[in-house]
Amino acid sequence: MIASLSTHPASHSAFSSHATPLTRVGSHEHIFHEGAPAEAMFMIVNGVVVIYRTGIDGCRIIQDLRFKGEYVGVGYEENYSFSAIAVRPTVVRRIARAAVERAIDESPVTARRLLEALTLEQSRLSDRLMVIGSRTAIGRVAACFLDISSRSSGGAETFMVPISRSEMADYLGLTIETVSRAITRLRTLGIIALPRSDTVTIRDRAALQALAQDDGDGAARGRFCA
Amino acid sequence: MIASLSTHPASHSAFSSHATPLTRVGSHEHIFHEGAPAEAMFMIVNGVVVIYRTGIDGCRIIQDLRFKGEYVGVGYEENYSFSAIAVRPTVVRRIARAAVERAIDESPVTARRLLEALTLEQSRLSDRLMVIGSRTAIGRVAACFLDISSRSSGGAETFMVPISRSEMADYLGLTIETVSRAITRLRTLGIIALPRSDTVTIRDRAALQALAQDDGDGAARGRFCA
DNA sequence: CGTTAGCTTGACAGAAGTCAATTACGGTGG
DNA sequence: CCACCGTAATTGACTTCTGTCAAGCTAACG
Repeated sequence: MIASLSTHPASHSAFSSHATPLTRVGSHEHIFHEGAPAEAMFMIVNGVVVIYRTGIDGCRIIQDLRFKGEYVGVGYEENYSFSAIAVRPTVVRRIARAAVERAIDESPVTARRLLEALTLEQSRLSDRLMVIGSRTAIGRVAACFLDISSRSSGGAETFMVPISRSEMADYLGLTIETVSRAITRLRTLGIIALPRSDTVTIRDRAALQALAQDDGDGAARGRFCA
Repeated sequence: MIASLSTHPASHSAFSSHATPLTRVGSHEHIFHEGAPAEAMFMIVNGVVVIYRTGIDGCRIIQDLRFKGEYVGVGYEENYSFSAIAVRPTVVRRIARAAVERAIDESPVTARRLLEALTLEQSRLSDRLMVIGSRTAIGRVAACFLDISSRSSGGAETFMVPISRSEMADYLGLTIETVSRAITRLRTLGIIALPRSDTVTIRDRAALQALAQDDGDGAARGRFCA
């Protein structure tokens, strides 16, 4: 299962290791650009990558964050439909498109793994659609912190936020100011603490989850809900 | 290419026709439910299908609409991660999971088609993320009408809207009232006309596109944009 | 002809964007 | 080591948008 691929970096066994060179990517250096020929997919050995698209008007929306052990660019298309950029010093394993094609021809196992990986990505996108479509600012920020905590540090209570406020805004469909205010509110409510502006400590995980899922009071916008 | 699959219903050649029975689905009858074993995928021969998820709190978000010639349930997972419901009398061709598995084993062509189909779906989801994350109500409604026009009637200026206001609301992350007001505004601006409440005529496609893409003025929320 | 469900409209309140000013922080150079 | 600068983050005042509640309208159907 490729689901395990995303959590167990070691299991990229389908590709011979010497054919998948490691590449070092500096902070805020692109791995690939939207529209460029999709010549490879990548596995993150270390670091954090942001996947984003740019609208006609220059809008930017961050589709997803990717952490150690996760894949980037798994799609099956001529050209990348999004850009990928490292947001801190990152090492990726490059898996050439040609190698993927070969592996698909050789064995249906690879194809199934890729299908599973894509399905997983789709389900993550769909989660984000729910968060952005139905939660208020504070709920979106709560969901974001929970996500980062579980994906980047295995659910640790204190973790580093690898993206700036501006990137959080693009990720959550909010403005910088609204993100900042939501964070302040979480802090004054005692739900989180901020040892540094890029480090969060969860003090009340239940409350954070309630906000992210709208069990509680003010985290959802009434639309959608029964 | 499965991209062509979605526009040319005939090219489901990978599956023998007698193994893919036609099924009639009544309006507001489910094709499958979220969480149920994913035993088949479906191709829409005729009609319209809505794909949606239900949140813990009973929230509903409509992930996508699917029209004639498009696929439903292409994912690769044990259980469906969303529900599919016909929103008008619909005929689907059922392709059993077992048949898909067999086809994958027999030929990498099927796997590639599925990968392309999933990638296409992902790209559509990503479009919706941009619309919901960065457009105001009127922009979302504009984008929705353009989408329905092109997908359900090949870009015709007059077309039927197959979903209720309430479903539009769930689709766009808005309330019924806001959807209604946005439609009224589009009408009073002379951009669309409504011969009936479920039928739209585009009178100024350029303006509609401007609103949907935010070339213009008020369609985008400032967030995201440079 | 009345009933009902869906749609529209209005008045209001709350949430989030905008503009602007201030503060905190990190890096540079003296 | 410290002062200075520029960027990022926060905070405040205000406006706009959208959700909420409530009432009225329309149209299909019995």
